[in-house]
Amino acid sequence: MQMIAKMYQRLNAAYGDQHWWPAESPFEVMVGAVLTQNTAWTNVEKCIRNLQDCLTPHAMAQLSQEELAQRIRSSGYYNQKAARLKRLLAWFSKYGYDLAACAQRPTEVLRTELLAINGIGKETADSILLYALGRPVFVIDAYTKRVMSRMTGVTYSDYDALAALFTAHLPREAGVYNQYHALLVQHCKQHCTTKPNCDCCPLGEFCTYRKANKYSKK
DNA sequence: CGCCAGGGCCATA
DNA sequence: TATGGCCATGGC
Repeated sequence: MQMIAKMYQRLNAAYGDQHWWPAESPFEVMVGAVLTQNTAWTNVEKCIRNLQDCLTPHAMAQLSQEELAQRIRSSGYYNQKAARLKRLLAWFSKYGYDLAACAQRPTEVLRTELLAINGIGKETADSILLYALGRPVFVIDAYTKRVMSRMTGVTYSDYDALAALFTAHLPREAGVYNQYHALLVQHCKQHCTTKPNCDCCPLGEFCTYRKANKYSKK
């Protein structure tokens, strides 16, 4: 599976630096990670604008759950997500809303704590670990599964197994994981979703996708 | 009008 | 372990 490293080179050459996550602070990353669950990022952007005056944990904690829900309405599932954000805040409060205090804990401990929060699953937890805390954790999302399924014809249902496939063939660096995941999203938007079966794919012969290759959501 | 987007939880078998 | 229902808005 040197394919993993070669794909990275190809995508990097084709798309360049992606400088993810699109947010102005680690806390904004955490909020965005919840808001973007099964939701188009364009819908999340409106919510972030509505939250401009409460994009710090202290300020957001002042909002009632109902007020919060109304402000994040355009991200969909707003009642669920407001409750999830409140739970995430409750967890963060144990560290005094202090990222530096949080950063003293080992990655595995933080991941376990995040996954224990109702409404924070693997992708959301890992997005926070990688993009807010800079930990070397590879994020798997729908795009990642879609690209890989189209590359190999295999359906990936095991999150951790697919993540391990990437980490086993890459230097254990947050910067690489960050860029790679962003590249997969960018590539999927430009090719796998809008131009399936095109003949201009930057992945070239590595992409064996054919229309006969059905791939599933999971 | 229908489909789906940078998920996750819960009930059921 | 693996499906199915549910949550909900906005863009196309």
